[in-house]
Amino acid sequence: HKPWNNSAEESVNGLAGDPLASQSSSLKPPSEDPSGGESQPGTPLPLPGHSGLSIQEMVAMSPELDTYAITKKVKEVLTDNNLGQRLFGETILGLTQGSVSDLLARPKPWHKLSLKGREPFVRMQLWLQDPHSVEKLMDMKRLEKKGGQQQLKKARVVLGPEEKEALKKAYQQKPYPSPKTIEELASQLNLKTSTVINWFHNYRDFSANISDFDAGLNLCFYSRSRIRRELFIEEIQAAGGVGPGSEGGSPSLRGCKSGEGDSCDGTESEGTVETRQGLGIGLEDHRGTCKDQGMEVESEAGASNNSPAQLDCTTSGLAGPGSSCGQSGLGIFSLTEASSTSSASSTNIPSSGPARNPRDNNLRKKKAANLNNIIHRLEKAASKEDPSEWEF
DNA sequence: TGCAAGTCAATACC
DNA sequence: GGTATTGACTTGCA
Repeated sequence: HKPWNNSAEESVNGLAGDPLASQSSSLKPPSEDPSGGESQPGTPLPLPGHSGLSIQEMVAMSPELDTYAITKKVKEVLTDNNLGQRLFGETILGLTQGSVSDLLARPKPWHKLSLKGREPFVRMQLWLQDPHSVEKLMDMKRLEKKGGQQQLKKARVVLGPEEKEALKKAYQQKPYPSPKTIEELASQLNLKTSTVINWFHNYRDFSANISDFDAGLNLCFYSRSRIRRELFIEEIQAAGGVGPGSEGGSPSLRGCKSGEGDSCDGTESEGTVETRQGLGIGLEDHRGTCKDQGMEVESEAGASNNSPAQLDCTTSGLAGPGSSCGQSGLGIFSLTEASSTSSASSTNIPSSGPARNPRDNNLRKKKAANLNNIIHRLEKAASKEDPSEWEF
């Protein structure tokens, strides 16, 4: 029942040669929603007023979109109109609340998205272009009835800090553990092997060979794509662009601030490494520890705000009106309002989000120290092959 | 078959 | 009650 499965039946019109360019006529009224008025993830409303092209075709033909500008605008509209992510996700995108939250908070750059991954952004863009988008969602909200019975819930495994640390340590040593290693880990941590496997899948972003990278990076962790996305956003923020910082703090900081040591991704993809270099965040100067990508990068990134032009816009996907780099797609998906605020920097945070007050700074320092401590122990442990010798 | 990307959905958090 | 996080799962591809 994936949204993408039936979305091919949705049609669009007047897009030949200029995909997504036409202003949509309107979404169908809620009463015409095939789902019967109660949208579910997987049954997004039909695309507004286009016929002849499936959503996949539209996505394939779409020029590059400024995913960050789109999500920023969507967040604004939802907030301004008191519309929730769940309603928006289920009605417009065919996604669940959590997915919407993730997309809105950590949009990946267009060029890093697969066709499937681009689809929600195309839907968002079309929704933004619909002059009646808000009122229709409001109607949906009014019509929405409380759902039926709660399904039997499956217990969720919640890994403890020690387990996470041990897994990260194991990952650092062996991103692709053998079944035997997985079993050993599962046994030692008292977890199911499937949990360990899933954790590695989730944490792993790519099978990087650390020797392929700057030697200075090889003490840092690999990460899954969602962590890498956070770094991308932080880079935007650091570059002085319209970053998530403008709405209350970097998600990646959230990851590292949590003291869990997430987001410690030293083996970034080529693009991000370029970006970091472009930002003047000296990799060699911060080699070997995750602190440079957690707490401390923030201040350094902030210090780099003065040179946003150095940012590789093609890599970051930040290019747009007002940026120093051109972007092909924005002529069609113009969101100049959002992009024009690119002067926002990490120091320009609205009061709605976690402010960078002295108290926060102290907290950060405290957590940075804690993180360094963890790193120290991990580095120490890294020299020991036998997991039983790991010290946590 | 293994991996990466994308998403779901339980639950923590505010 | 809405949003963020994250373990689990699905899908598509090489």
